[in-house]
Order: sequence, then C-alpha cells, then structure tokens
Amino acid sequence: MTHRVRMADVAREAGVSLMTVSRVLNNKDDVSAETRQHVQNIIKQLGYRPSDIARGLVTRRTGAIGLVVPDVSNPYFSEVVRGAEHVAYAQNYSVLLCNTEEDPRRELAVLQSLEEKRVDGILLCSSRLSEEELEEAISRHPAAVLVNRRLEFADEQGSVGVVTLDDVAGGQMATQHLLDSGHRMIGFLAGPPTSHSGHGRMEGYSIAMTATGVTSFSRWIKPCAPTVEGGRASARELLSTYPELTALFCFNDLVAIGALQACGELGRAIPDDIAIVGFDDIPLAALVTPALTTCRTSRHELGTRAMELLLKRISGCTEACQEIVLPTELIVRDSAP
Amino acid sequence: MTHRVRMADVAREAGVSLMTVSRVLNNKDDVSAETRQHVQNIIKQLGYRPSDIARGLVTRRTGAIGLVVPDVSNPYFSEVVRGAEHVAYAQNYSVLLCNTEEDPRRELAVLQSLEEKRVDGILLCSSRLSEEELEEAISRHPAAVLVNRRLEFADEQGSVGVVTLDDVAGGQMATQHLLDSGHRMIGFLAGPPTSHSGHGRMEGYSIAMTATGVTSFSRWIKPCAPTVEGGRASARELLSTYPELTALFCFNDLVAIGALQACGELGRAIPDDIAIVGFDDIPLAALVTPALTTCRTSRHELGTRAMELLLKRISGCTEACQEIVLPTELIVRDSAP
DNA sequence: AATGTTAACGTTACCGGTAACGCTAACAGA
DNA sequence: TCTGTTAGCGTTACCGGTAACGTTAACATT
Repeated sequence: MTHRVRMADVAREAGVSLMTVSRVLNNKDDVSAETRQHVQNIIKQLGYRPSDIARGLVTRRTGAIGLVVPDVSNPYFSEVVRGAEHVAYAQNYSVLLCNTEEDPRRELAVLQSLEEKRVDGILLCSSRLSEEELEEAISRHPAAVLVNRRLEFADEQGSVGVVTLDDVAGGQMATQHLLDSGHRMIGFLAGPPTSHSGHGRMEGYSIAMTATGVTSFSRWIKPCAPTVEGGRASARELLSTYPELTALFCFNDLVAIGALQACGELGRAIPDDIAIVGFDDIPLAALVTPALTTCRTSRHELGTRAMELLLKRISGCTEACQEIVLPTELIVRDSAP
Repeated sequence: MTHRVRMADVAREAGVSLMTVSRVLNNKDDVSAETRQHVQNIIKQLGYRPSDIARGLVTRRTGAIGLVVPDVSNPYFSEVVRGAEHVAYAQNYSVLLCNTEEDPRRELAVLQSLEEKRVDGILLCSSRLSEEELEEAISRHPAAVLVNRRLEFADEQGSVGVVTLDDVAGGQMATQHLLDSGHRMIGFLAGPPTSHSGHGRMEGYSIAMTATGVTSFSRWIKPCAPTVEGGRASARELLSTYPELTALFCFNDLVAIGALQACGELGRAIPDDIAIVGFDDIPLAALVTPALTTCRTSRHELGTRAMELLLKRISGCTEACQEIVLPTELIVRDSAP
C-alpha cells in the first residue's frame, strides 16, 4: 500500500473537480445523474473512504458521542450502553465508550479526553464527581445529558439534560409491599453512602414507614457495598444486631442476593422468617432460589431515552429537553410474596 | 462562548509562535523551562484543549481503537470490553465501542465506519462474517486482532493477530471430568451451529469420549440457542429422547442453567440423576442452586491480551505477535462433583 | 438582441494542528 | 578572528476535506 486513496484521486480519475466528488459523497444536488453515477463507480473501483477526520476539521462536527460509565462490565450499565448505542447508531452517530472504573480522577481525565476529541455531546452515567467539577465539565462540552444524577444548582437554564429513575417512588413501592404483607420491622441495606439512587430509595423507604406509623427505624438502615459480598456481610451484621427484623429492603439485587446467602447461613428461612426485596430486576433476580421480589428498572430504556434526549439537545432543542424521570415496576416473586 | 480557543490564541497571548506552543503540548525539547512554564500558564488560563481532529489530520494517527462486539450487554463480551478498555487507556488510546447486535450486515457497516474514522486498529470479537468478507475488512485496516475467531486461510503472513480460547482442551477437560466420575452416557448441548467455539468444544468432547472407548455418541449431541431458554428447551428434548443419559456437557453456563431448570421440571435430581457441566464460569454460575461445575475462561484476560497484541502490532511488531491461545480451568462445584 | 435564470460544475480559502526546515544568538575551539 | 555547534525559537507547507463563492453554457423572458 503506497498511499491511502483520497478525494483528489477520485476527482482526477473521474475527470471532475473535488467539489463534485464531495457533492456526490454528501448526496447534494447540483450534480447530474450521470456524473453522480460515474463518480460513484470510480469511488467503488478505487475503494475510497472519506476521512471523518478531515471532514470533522472543517465542519466542526464529529458525529461522535462520548458515553461515560463507571463500569461496562456491570450488567446495569452494559444494558444502558446497549440502549444508548442503539439509538445513536440509528441516527448515524458513533459512540466513544469510556470506563471510569469508579475512579473520579479517571472520570475527569476521560471527560478531558472527550473534549480533545471534540465529541458532539456526552452522556454521563452515575457521575461520581463533585457538584463543581461536574458543572465545570459539562459547561466545557457542547451538549450533555446526565443519567442517574442531577445537578443541585442548575444555574444555567437547561444547560444539561437529566434522565433518572424514580427512586423515591420505587423505594416507597417496595417498602409498601412489605408493609402490606404485615411487616413492620423492615431493615434497609442502603448501598454506598455516596449513591444518589440510594438516597432516593431511602427517602421512599422513610416515607412509607412513616406514613404507616412506624418510627425509629433509622437504626435498621445500614450502608453496604453494592455487591453480593457487601450485601451478605451487612445483612449478617444487621440481622445479628436486630434479630427482630422480619424483612429487608435492599439497595439492589446483588445486595439482595447477598442477603439471601446470609439468611441461609443464619438459618432463617425465606420468605417465612425473613422477606427480601431487591432493586433493578437484573436477569439473575429471577434465577436465584427463591426468586427475588424486586423493583424493575428498564436500564435499556434509560439508555435509549438519554441518548434521544442528547441528540435532541445537540440539534438545538432546549425547552422540553431537560428532564425525564422513568418509573419503576414492582415484580413480585417468591422472596416476598 | 464566541469562539473555541485554539493554539494561535495561546501563542498570541503568550507572545510566542505556534510551534513553541506545540512543543510545550507534546513535551518536546527545544523549549526553555521558563517559556514552557509561561505557555502552560496561558494554556490553563485560557482553558485551551488541543484538537485531536486537527492533530490526527497531520499525524495520520488518531489514537483510537475500534472495538467490535456482537453485544455489549452480554456479560461475556462486556468483560472482554472492560479488559481491552483498561489496557488501551493505560497506553493513552481511546476505544470506539461498536455493537453489531449479532447482525453481519451491521458488522460490515460498523467496520466501514471505523475505516472512515481512521482508527489505528480494530479488535474484532466473535465475528459473524464470512471468510472473504472478514479478510477484505481486515485488509482495509492498518492493524487488526481477532478474538474467538480465526482465519482459515491466513494468506498474508501475519496480516492479523488472533486470540482464542483453547476450546478443544476445555471441552476435553470438562468431558473427562464426567468420564472420571464414571459417567459414560454424556450428552452435549452444542450451542449455535455457526459458533467456532462450539465446534472446538465439541471436538474436545469427541476426543475424550472416543479415547475412553465410548462410541456412537453423536446422537447425544444437540444444538441449541446460547441462552437459558435455549438450554432448557433442548435439554428437555434430549433427556426425553434419551432418558439413559446421566450427564450433560453444555455449550455455556446459560445453557447449563437452562438444563438445570429442565431437570427440575422433569424431576431429575442434580447431581444424583444427572450431572451437569457448563462453560465460561460467568458470575451467575456460582450463585445458582446447585452451583455449576464449569470451565472457567478469563474473559477479562481475553480482552487485555487481545488489546496488548493489537497495540504491539500497531507499533510494528509482526513476528511473535500473531496468535495467543488462552487455557481454560475446570471449576468443580455441586452440579458435577 | 440583450438580459435574467438556472443547472452543473470549478476555485479558493480556510479548519487547527505538526513536520521539516530555517534562522539567530551565544559560546567553544582552532 | 573565524568557523562550528547548539539551544531555542519561528516560518511555511501541508494533512484531506467542505463552505462559500465564482463561472459557464443553455435556455427562457422581455
């Protein structure tokens, strides 16, 4: 291979100017049908591929979206990614996937790198940045949408789009389900203290408990790592300290599965001794024994809606393109019938 | 925001030439320490970010890798992605993630788009393309590594890197484990007929069976979709047709879990009536009841090794940069003790 | 006939960087 | 004193496209 074929080669070979080739490539008018066909033949014959780089330099648009997630291998985010990717592809955008590996410094580095790549917009999932860092980062990008995180002080009107789950309603629904079954001593394995979703779910839990007249439940709230092991360890501790608990509401399904294991080890039968409710309805939730009662969240829809919102904002929509809150759905299975 | 700040702005503000700014940005010599510091101050003050687009146009390198997978939300691939992404990031490459959604036409489209993006190389996982299409696509890219797929006719020496699992050894090991436990009537749920991995695992199965003197086992081989539901349906059929089977070796863990469910429905106890072995050791494998005996494949390592190989090839390594075969490891749990 | 109009194409000036030189002053060595 | 070397910086020509104009010939209009 001596030289990559470029537009000038096509133009020379076809006996036309650069602009005619450009017009053919971009399906513009002002080209006769025969010339167009002829140029297309030459393009195919030469195996020419236009350079998005050169095009991007002059058009100031890259057709690329930066998609930032804490961890692709987390099934939660990988489904979000898939949804987002699907929508982007359908509208001829490409996706630059960036893992932060849950590291805020890396998140900042990644956001800077996306700036240098001149992406047309960013989709930022579950950002771990501080309010200031986040605002700064967003302001430096032409368009941005946050998933599962909101800005407290949205100082500039509509400077960013937001897509979240209705965690409060979800937490309330899950807790109410347990309350309706007669439970009153309900513990909450709250997930990471920094998680915004966790706070929302806790708020829903509190609302339901308070509304039913249960008080002094705050000692039954225990933070934990959002993993099977985290749930197992914290459930053991919580159930040992407060053996009177008859139910557990868990930050997510992984934690709930850990709680399942802990109950097994402590000889507490599910759901007879302890009822358990998770969150997310990951595929695993239906497969464990007993199957998990949980709040379903459509992660795929989270991704699609967020990407749709972002592309709209890139196209200039500012009103009615700011916030979307997705509902959750209670899925009743064996762990809390 | 009137105008994005560019290098010329920095140069003017700092009272130096463009090249001096460029040298500072790229950490080159021939700049005095004080000038360097001064320019860096101006850069920070102006919030300047160099344009990878413009840089890419002149250097002919983008620092981007195209990563093509059938489905990110498949936990198998999402771990490969994570491994690959980690290595790329560590070497200052960025990753363009592309989902083919298991569609060969979309795979072709994605590969063409990556050409236009002028990526420095591609990492292609479990390609569903035909031999010819694959060769063509690879030849059009500056560097390429295949994962879980090999070219039959590697006509050009070292035109592509390959990273695969030792499916044959894995299949043999899994089958041998069952044989060692005294089983002779061992069925094989083979996965999709088009899967290269499936073929390898079947070969390992055949070798072990034949070596132990078991013959006419080919009727016990049944293809199936690589999913829980696929495994369940095929296991039901296979066990109904050949109730004499005492063990099942499964294409992957999802299929094995489906088989688990089928056995439950048919009233066959595991492992007493039927022993089951899966493949991959996905996180779920340890969590189902009974826990799955399976062949562990390090998907993360598949990703890291493949990306390392690709980056080496991009750097010009052609010898000793062609093929890597990763071993598998038998993980014995309750489903086939 | 003179003057629009329009379809179909070509010219040129960038987009924002870097490579490859060129230049200059200061200092060393012969 | 003259030449060579080197540190430190500047000039210029691209990289491969597109936007914004020109241009031209054919035809319609007045």
